[in-house]
Amino acid sequence: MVTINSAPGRGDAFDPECPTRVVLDRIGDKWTVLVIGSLVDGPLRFSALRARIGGVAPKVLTQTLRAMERDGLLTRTVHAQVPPRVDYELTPLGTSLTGPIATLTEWAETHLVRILTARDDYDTQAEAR
Amino acid sequence: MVTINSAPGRGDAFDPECPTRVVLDRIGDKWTVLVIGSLVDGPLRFSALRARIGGVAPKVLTQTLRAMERDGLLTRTVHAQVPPRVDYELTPLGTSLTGPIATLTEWAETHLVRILTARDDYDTQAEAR
DNA sequence: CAGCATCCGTTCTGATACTG
DNA sequence: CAGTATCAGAACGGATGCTG
Repeated sequence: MVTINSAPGRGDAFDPECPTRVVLDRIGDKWTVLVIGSLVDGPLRFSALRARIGGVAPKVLTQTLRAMERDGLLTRTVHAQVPPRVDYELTPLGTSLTGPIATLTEWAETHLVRILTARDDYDTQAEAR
Repeated sequence: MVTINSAPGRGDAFDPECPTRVVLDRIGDKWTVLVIGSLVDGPLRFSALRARIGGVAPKVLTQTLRAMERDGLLTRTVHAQVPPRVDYELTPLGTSLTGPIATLTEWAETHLVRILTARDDYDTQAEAR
């Protein structure tokens, strides 16, 4: 049994098992969303992922992939070959995350201009002082 | 004019103006979602917010609030009184963010158990080695 | 009351170089 | 090919003390 949301309606950012925190910690990460986006069309191997995303240090990519694997978002398949070949593929769970992400992206695209404008106003305001 | 999503379907995590990144950077922050959650029922003053959230250093809370104000998510109203009194209130923009957050929270609550189970499996697996 | 200044330990990040 | 090892720099988080 797992206790969910001990403080209903509020959430507890300290609780490492707070559902929202768990998810936010993962997709708040720069690389995770890019990995998901890169894998929606099908499995990819390490170097392909690396090339597709661009600018990722191998270490960081590995970290990201391991974290996602641990959370059951993707599978890591090692083929016993020389040279080695490792495929990464989204699990159904990982794929299902694309939904909420899309919602967020939509909101983001719709409201970005407002945010950017607000920033601009704020900054010129501050500048004036 | 603002260019949106220069690399359609993929997103560019490096572009500081990528809509998804802007939003993710904000709500990926531990405190932002708590602030939003605390303000949905109406405006609150600094100390009330602080008490409601619990465990926030004033500096960090200020940072969060400033960032949110800058993005137009909330307003900061200073009342000319002694002692000073400052009210924080969600803007319509800020309120509209509760939608996507709710979507995410729902997903999170639905799938948390799976994630936690996956972690457990992964960890015991690693432990066995 | 609201918050700024300061400081410090920790974490994160990425670059670079090397290996099974 | 698919990582691991190492390391320096930056960013962050938080505690403390002080002020308009």
